[in-house]
Amino acid sequence: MNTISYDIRGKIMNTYYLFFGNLANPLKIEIITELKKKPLSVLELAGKLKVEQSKLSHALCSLRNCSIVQVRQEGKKRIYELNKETIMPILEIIDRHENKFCSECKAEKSRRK
Amino acid sequence: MNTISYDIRGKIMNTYYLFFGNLANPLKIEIITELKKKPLSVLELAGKLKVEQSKLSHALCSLRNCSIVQVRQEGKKRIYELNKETIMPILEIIDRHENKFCSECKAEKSRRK
DNA sequence: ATATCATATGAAATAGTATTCATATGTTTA
DNA sequence: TAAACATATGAATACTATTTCATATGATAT
Repeated sequence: MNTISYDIRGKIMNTYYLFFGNLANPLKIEIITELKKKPLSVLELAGKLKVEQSKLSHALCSLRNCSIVQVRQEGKKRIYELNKETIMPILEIIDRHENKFCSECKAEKSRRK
Repeated sequence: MNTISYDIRGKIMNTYYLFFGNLANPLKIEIITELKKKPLSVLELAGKLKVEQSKLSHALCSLRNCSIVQVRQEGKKRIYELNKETIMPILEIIDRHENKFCSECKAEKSRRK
């Protein structure tokens, strides 16, 4: 069930790996942070994050493939919305983890800035 | 707070990114799966997963840096233990996510290039 | 139907991360 | 303290994922 397996082309199939792998990217974290506030179109996101449109499209595509975001058409825009049900509790767990287990790392961080 | 920042050497500092990035690796998923059952030494893990020792040491080192595992010395062995408090609920959320949102993706995945 | 706006896609270039291998460090036992 | 065992580390290489850029597709308004 949670073992590593491979598809016919040798690609890894494990859900956890695909899920974490999808989120292990700074731009995607920024997208999620933005979409936590409210749903946005691609160009609206591009404006807020100051990144190129096609870069966003690629990132949104993989987030969509994992159902981390969903999209709806609105005129000629495509509005991306965060699947909060999954993401929010995970981010909260990570916040608690950081506070509980990484307090020194955080001190380390602020001392360095 | 949850924005992307960089340390003095240009390394990204965001917690979520570091956390997900650390887990976005098949070997680390296998390590976690093994350590869910019980704590193990490096060589015990190497035996179970059939991977080389130094490969494991590298992987365990980064898991330790994120407090996803902790280690204790026992004779000449170092016993690695999973920090279940953080990981277990996250994996459960991902399981639910997969069941609820990715029933089609599973088919999709195998079709992917 | 065409022009325009909005987004997606493919492929090559690039950046980021893991693996490998040789070797170093640490711990116990004889 | 030397030998054996267990693990860690650094650096080069191999891999994989992202970025970029040119272009394609889809939607709407005229």
